[in-house]
Amino acid sequence: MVTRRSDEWNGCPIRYGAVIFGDVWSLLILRDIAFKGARHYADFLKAGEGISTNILASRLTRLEDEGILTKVEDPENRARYVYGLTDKGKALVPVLLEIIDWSETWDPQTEVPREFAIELRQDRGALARKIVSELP
Amino acid sequence: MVTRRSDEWNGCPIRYGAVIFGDVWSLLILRDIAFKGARHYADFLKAGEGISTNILASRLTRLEDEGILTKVEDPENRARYVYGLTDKGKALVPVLLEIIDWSETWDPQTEVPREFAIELRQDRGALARKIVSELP
DNA sequence: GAGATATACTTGCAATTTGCAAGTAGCATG
DNA sequence: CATGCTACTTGCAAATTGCAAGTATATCTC
Repeated sequence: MVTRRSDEWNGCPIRYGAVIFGDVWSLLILRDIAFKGARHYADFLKAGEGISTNILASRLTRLEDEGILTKVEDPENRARYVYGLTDKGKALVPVLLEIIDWSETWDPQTEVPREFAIELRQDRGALARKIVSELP
Repeated sequence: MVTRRSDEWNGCPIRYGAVIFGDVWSLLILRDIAFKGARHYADFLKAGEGISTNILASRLTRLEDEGILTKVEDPENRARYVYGLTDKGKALVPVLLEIIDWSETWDPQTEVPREFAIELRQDRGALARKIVSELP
């Protein structure tokens, strides 16, 4: 496994990102929280991709440790926690949008809403800011 | 939150991208070929990250199968092959640039050259086109 | 206030994937 | 034609994942 402890590539920005969120489940968690309103543990579990609960727990912990996610007790129900994006996590929205743009172009099966794709290509900075501004 | 169709395997653009290049080694291979001039098998092996040869072979095959990489016999030396990016692969440069931008902002250890970061933030579309235009 | 339910995990274990080392097959070089 | 280069493949132990079941605390229901 690649870790950031390797002396030689401590400074590489692709590696830094890849180690933190460069795996399928982390990317889907970020998608769910950024675009699909996921806030609680069960939201991620039931997002439709079939993530196992132990894997979800490990990814949430890693993302929290890396400063991407926050986790606070839900004031409405102390049996659960509310997950949210930190500023560092919100700053990943442009990365996700770029992936969406690429997939929309190259995946014949893509289901990106037409209006979304148009808005994305017209001004992706504005769309990113709008999405972030609508997050809690 | 999760629509009827978007929770299937195929239509989600984040999932599409995540499954194809959403792992540490694939991202580093793309970095090496897009930014570091890697062209041959040995270039990737010796890129400094310590990828195992079996893992490298499996990733190269997957990226080729997904239409990201091309692999052709080297006319200069028929014992080896030349790897290159397809148009679909070249279209990932903006994704990589977005990851670089994010890491440059949030990783205190980052080693992105100052001039590169400035150029990136001034006009990332232009930088992406320039990088792609310099690829073989 | 007792029992059922909700919520966010943890644990155990089999199956898959990874990482390391060694081996192989075709081409090139002297 | 012997040696090395190049791109792999193979074997195996270790790590990670996926699945199922269990746990702990909080909340709801009667």
